[in-house]
Amino acid sequence: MVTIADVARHAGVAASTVSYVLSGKRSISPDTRDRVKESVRVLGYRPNASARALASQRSNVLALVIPLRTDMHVPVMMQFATAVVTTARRFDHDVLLLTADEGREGIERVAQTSLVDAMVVMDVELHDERIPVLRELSMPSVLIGHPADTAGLTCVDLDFFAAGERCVDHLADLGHRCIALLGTPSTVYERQTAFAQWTLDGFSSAAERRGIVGVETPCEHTFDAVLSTVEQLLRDHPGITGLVVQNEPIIGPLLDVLRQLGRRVPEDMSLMAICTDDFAEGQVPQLSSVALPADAIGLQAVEMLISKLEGGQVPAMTLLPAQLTARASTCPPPTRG
Amino acid sequence: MVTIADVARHAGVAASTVSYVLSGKRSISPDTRDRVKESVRVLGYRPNASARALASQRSNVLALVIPLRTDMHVPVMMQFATAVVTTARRFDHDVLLLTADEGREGIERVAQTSLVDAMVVMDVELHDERIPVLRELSMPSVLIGHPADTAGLTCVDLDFFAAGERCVDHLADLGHRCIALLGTPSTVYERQTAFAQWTLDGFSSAAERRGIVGVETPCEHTFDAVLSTVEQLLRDHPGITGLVVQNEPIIGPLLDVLRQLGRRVPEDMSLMAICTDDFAEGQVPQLSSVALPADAIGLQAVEMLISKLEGGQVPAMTLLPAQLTARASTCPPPTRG
DNA sequence: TACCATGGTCGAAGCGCTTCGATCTTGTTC
DNA sequence: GAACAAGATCGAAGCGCTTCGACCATGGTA
Repeated sequence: MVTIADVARHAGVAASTVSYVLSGKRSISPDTRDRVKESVRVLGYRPNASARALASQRSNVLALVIPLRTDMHVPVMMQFATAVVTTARRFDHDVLLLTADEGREGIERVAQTSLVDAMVVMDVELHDERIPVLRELSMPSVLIGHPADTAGLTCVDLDFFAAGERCVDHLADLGHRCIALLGTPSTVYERQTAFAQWTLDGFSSAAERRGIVGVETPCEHTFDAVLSTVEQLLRDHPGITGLVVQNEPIIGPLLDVLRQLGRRVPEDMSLMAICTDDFAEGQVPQLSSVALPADAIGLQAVEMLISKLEGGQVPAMTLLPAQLTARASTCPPPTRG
Repeated sequence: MVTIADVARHAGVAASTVSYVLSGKRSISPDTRDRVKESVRVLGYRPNASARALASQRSNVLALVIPLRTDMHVPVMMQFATAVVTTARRFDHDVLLLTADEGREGIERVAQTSLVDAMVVMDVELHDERIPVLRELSMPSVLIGHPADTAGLTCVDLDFFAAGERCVDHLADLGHRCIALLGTPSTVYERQTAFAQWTLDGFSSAAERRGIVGVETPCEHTFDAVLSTVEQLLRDHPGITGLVVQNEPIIGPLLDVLRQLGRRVPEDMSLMAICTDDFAEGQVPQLSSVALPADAIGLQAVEMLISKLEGGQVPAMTLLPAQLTARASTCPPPTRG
């Protein structure tokens, strides 16, 4: 292993000079700078991460606390994770993976041992047990999602409330008078997962504002569950002509169910989704949707974290706007026969 | 921040004694041990990770190199990742997330800066450019998957060759004489992704051994692609009565396609999958499958890595057996009318 | 009784880097 | 031409831990 002392010797300068060349924190004559850089290249020098972290009090590692629950949609999680890692690398940081089931203890551990400099926390609940920990930690953190009380926190999220509203508005604009929100599994609501709640609230609020009937029901991910949920829904509210879905995993089964029930999309039943554009465009028919910009959210979260690390001020709450794209899964409701 | 010196002072001992109490590397009198532990508890001491790593030459961090390609099945990747993280924690290690698109450079970086002690590499290709790097690195690594030449490496994988064979055998045992392997997207083959190749080889080999017709075709993930692939297949080989699928994402579309073509599963068409048991059981009908034991593979990989770190000898190649479970998607072929 | 293991503890020397203050050149300014 | 500012470089002091060798009591042995 080649150390900074080796480089210094090779270039005929002091170790501190090498350090300053590498960090740029003091001015160095072009002459010396070139000589040092050449030595670094020739020797293949790489600064030791631990030594650097110990001396500078910065590990250049971010923690990513990621949920590994089966009721969350994995590909979307993965998109968040990818965006976080990619952006972190742009700022010369690495990412330590922390599973949510380590909970408070995991967060405290990596923070108190100075393993990481800051953390991104995903899958936040309205009243999340980890939030008091984050508040006390005196280590910068950014939440993806937003809890009920955001005081003292930094949150980045899609504006799910507006997303819920947009879906209703689009259907109402098309002339639908009775629509339903096919929600997440009930366990997700019971945990008071933030995004699910906000969507629900936006949906209800917009339905009331538009004076139309908006029915809400949780829904599990399996084909059978979707089938029975939809059947129940149509039995209770035969006039439903539009559905809103806020999580990707049930969309596949839902399309199958509607086909099986003989309801064409969109002629007999309009369908709005809140999902990634990729996903919406991959379905048959292509889905009218409010985009879930996972990349943008992950990127934003890391940029804010870096900014906080550098002492910058960032807004407590950043809501990305809900953007609706009308595709092939929505149209005016069938005229009553 | 409370340091080991603070603890030492509080307990009235030398810092080295505290260290030995914590590591157990030298015997300490019960009396002192208790006093030190009490001080640790009272002061809430946590050893600084960087300092520890610098002094001991061990960061207690593993790198996980994970593919983030869109043609790989994400939930399965995630299961591997979860298993790796969970197992790593059992051995008191953390996991650094490295995306495969950082490639050789990423691996070299984390290795040469001593950011990590060892690494798990996923999504290995038959002739992977990262393998020479791993060989030279003098840092322990374990591959999930296996390349063509495993010399000097440690690999853990499902025995995909046997998995391909088992699928054929099961269908042949039921009386099928003409079957097809609906493969991965062609990009996966072009990359020579190992698992896809091995499955293919096992499939062909068993078909020949059993004296039945075994057709192979790549297949993209979209509904349209599956539809046209299956139509083409049935046009070229009308006698096909059994399908084998080796990647989860096309199973949903495939079931839809078969329904749309009026082929019942399993009465008109038997279907074998290589996928996780969870997934197989969640489909309608439940799928006969060879299990893809993601948890077991991830666990095995980390255990071997830890063993290597401790100087242990581990087998170069660990193939987990292919276990077939017959469920509702296979039955004898329809009798020719 | 003198001697030597043995267990228990300490002090000091690093691990490889960053950073602070000091020193030594230069070039400017009056 | 003396005084001074600014630029370039160095040396040393840490960062918080592990680990090595040394030391000091013991108690058992001859």
